[in-house]
Amino acid sequence: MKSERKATVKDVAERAGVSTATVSRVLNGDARVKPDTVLLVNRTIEELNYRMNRIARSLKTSRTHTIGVIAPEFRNEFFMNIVTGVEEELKKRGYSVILCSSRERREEETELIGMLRDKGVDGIILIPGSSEGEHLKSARPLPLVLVDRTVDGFPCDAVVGDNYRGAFNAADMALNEGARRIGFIGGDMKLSTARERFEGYEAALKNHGLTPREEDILFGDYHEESGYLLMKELMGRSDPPDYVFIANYFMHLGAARYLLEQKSPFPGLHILSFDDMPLASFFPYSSIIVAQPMEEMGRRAAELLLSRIESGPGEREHRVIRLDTSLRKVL
Amino acid sequence: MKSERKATVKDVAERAGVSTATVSRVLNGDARVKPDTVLLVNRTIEELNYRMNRIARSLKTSRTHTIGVIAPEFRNEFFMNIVTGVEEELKKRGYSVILCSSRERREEETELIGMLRDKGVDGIILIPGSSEGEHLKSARPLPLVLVDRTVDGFPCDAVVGDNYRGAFNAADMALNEGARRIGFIGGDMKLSTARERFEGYEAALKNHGLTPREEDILFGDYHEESGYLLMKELMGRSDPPDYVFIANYFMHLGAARYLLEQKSPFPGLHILSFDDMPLASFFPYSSIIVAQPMEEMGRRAAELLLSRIESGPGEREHRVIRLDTSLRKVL
DNA sequence: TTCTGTATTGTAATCGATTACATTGAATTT
DNA sequence: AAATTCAATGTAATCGATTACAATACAGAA
Repeated sequence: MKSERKATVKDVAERAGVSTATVSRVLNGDARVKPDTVLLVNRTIEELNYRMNRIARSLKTSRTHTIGVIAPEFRNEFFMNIVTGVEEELKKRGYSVILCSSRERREEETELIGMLRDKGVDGIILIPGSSEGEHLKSARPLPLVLVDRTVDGFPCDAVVGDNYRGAFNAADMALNEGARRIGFIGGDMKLSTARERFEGYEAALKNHGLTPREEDILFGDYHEESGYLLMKELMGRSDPPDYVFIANYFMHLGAARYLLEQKSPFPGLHILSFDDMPLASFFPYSSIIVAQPMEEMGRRAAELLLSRIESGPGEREHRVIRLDTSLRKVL
Repeated sequence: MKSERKATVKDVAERAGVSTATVSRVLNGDARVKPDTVLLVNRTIEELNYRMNRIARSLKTSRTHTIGVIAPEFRNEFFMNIVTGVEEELKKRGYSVILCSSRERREEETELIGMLRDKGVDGIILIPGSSEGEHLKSARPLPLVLVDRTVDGFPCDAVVGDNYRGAFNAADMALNEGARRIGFIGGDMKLSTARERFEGYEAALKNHGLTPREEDILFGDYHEESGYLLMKELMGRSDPPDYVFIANYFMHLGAARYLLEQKSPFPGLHILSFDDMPLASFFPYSSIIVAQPMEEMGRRAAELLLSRIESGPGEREHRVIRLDTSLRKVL
């Protein structure tokens, strides 16, 4: 086996005795090629072990079949569940993923968008790290789809969970099963999801004729530590609520850590929380969990993006897909 | 602002009154260009808002500054910690990452390697999903670095944790603090890490004059469910060990789930386990945790790969970097 | 028989950079 | 002053595909 350089269309063309145009046509399944020729060319391709240089193709077609995906963090199961869905769907459709982490910083997002465009991605899927979107304009006119969160002042295709209804339903179920007071440990209210969840919770209470008590409501930032601290504050009081709604999974972990740390458990304490991850049902407290279809969010985002890419800039309306959540009762 | 098509070197050259060669030289920091000209060209680049077409460049240089990374699973914190390190280091050096999931399947790995090569990646970092490596030959002559696990019969650059010493040290510490019997819940012994951890455990016992008891040793497959089942089997017996060594984080989670499920706790039970993740220290049992430097493993893998890429096929020896682990005592 | 249409294939330009080699003019050497 | 060197730049080929347009052959139409 000689170590010849990689075969090109030209080599294939020569050996098969046809032109490069014909080889290219076969490669691209052009119907106008005589079936015999197709066979011949394909055989030659096999013989030479030819593999097309996709970079050359990209140069000519300005399509790379590569999508940029920006997530705030890779060490975050929630985001990675979404990314899993994205990759799965894209792979199925012949695309691959350049994955980048924004570290939740706006400047990084901007920079990454520039880098991705330079690399010629066909579109971008972004899980926003913050609530502002001004800087996302730099993606235009590349197709862009947001996932999980929307951003203010930047209308854009997006796939999100129905945070409002999810929160509403969870709180409603709790009240129906006899909750008397539901505390709330929320995320950063600058984020769309944090606001919507709070609003759902609030609405459910009102719906049951209750007014949320000011002092039962605490806001933090969606991170583990924040959940720990706020849970400590809430449960450290003399008269804590019987139910606590924790606005996301990581805060839930933090809160659970606080609870597990305590010498004596809190009897009759119930937890509500978002996102059904492996550990959400681990802790020895009865809980109601709002499950978002994370992978589906990813898949739908990929679908939406590809439909934009493959049908050109047809429809100009932005589409926001809001996926249903479901409840899971634990214990 | 007219919507002109994107500027090219040619446009810049014309406007600046120089040749494309000169523009290219400025772009690439070629020292032979007169400083005045550099200024002129750079100014023109700004004016035209020029951004180089990296695909064209790749075609000419056959370098994409893109690395393929293959992990068995995205929903796995351990792997994603490694990937975080990889991305961080690569980004710092001007590379980006095409991330793919092999779903732990060999055929997928093969297919992905082919796809990545077609896309022109400059090298591949792979977290092997299985212990066989025959199929990895298809990556040659692309630079390839394995992380976390090595594979049998395929010598290759790799970065791994020191599983043997990690396991040894943990068991040793346990024995020094008075462990009488240490059970072992291991992973699939076809994996290098599973074997090494078991050997370390075994050696520590022998070193203390103990012989591991056949019946205290169970093997599973590194997944949560497996940890649950084996823990159940082990602790369900009439005379369970006082310490249990659980071979990885996910089995640890499963085992912990079993323990938390029990009405009455097992007093005096101690856990040994691998990988220091957020939840490893959550559970109400005293534990010794072997912490692998996950992100550093990723960073080192990236470094090693880039050194191969950037220095050409100089050194022919494969290098296996074995990183130290550390112990963390909980409770 | 000549013309037109269709099916198939070929020729050559093109995508946007890089770079080997050629060229120019000025500085230095002799 | 002629020869040599060097710095700075330009010309044009090249990377490996795609594709507009041209060309060819052969069918059936007139």
